[in-house]
Amino acid sequence: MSPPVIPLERPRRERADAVRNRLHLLRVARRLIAEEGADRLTMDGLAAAADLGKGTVFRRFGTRAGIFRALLEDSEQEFQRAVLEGPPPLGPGAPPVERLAAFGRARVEHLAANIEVVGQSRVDGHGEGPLGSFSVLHFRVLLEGVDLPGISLDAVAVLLAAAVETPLLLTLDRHDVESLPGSVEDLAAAWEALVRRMVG
Amino acid sequence: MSPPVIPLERPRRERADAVRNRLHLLRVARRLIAEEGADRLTMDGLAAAADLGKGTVFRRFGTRAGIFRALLEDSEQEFQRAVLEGPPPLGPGAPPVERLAAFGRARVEHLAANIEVVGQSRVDGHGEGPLGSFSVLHFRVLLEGVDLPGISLDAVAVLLAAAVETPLLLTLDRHDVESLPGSVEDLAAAWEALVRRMVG
DNA sequence: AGACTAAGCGGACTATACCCCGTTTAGCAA
DNA sequence: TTGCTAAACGGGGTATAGTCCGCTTAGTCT
Repeated sequence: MSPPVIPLERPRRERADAVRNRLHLLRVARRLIAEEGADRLTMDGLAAAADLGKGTVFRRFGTRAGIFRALLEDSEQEFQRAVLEGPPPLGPGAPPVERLAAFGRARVEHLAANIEVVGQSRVDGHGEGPLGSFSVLHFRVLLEGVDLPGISLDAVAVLLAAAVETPLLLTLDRHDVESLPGSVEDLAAAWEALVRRMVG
Repeated sequence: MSPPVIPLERPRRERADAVRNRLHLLRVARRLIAEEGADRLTMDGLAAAADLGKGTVFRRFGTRAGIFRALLEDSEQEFQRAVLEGPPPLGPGAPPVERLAAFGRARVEHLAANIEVVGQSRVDGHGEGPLGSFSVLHFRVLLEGVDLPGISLDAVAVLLAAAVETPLLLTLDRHDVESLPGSVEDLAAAWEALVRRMVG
């Protein structure tokens, strides 16, 4: 039998040493952040602390913000799973309005829990890359089930995503980290109220 | 008569050469941005093109983003004047809901008109410094005249400001500058509809 | 006008993100 | 085991934001 014409494109899984280094770097990064604060993390410093070359660090994460995105990945996936297949009202099953309301609170709390890393993860590009686009997508889908005649659902989805993803960072500039808890609760409540008025 | 106890603190106006240089730098910056794009503007490049030392550039603007903020200042003041003392519904005189609606459209259009510079003006700190805090303040004031029982007006103001200030930058990551006009109109319409449903 | 001083200025210096490319090595096949 | 190749690695190199500090000068006071 002849070999397959298309060689099956085996993605040739991540090399063992690469995996090891990636995990090691993330572990060291977490430690450095805990010790010094996220804004103090430098690429040179991370490489040195991990006993690896700077080139390796960049190969792994591409950019400084990439490190923070990688650090968020775990909790982000957990969050997305809760939204996509967790129990209602955050997960599927509840009516759209309820899911919108629940999503806002959950998202704000989730962002607040990682606020330092979240901030650094969006420093290079102005926007936020992958982060937040999940919110847009999710809103877009939920809005299908809501009656908003004559309005672009895409536009509404972006608007809502911006309202959920950025206020925490805006308030951080103004106040400090200590005052976050109050802000989180207020924001969550405001979001919920507005969504209900808006859609209800 | 004895001299005043407090020497009247004359702010000792900006020196003539400083004024000259500031205007010159802004003029050169505008030219460079037009020629090369805002993201290509470097401090060294600006200093060289203006035939001034780098130190001078930094003394004038403090940070790279400061240059872009200075470039926005004119149009920003004009915008704020239109809101604070222009004709209704953007200016005072109209009912709060109308002013909210008008503000959103005006703000989005204003941001779109300067989108490249706006983007660069918020690159250093994560938030946006002074930009946008005007929106928060304005919303805060307008909301006094709206019935939203049991919700923190501060939180709502921040939420709305985020919804107005950031979507354009989010969509910029996703699409390109060409598609802005459509986004602007959609966003403005979405904003208006949502505000009316929210408050009405 | 002449002197005094605060403000402005310039450019060398530092810190740090990100690039390049020659060298090493993991993973596979004969 | 041995050889082969693509991937990973290292660390010196570059670009650019931002700092420092000694020199110069505008504006003011007498």
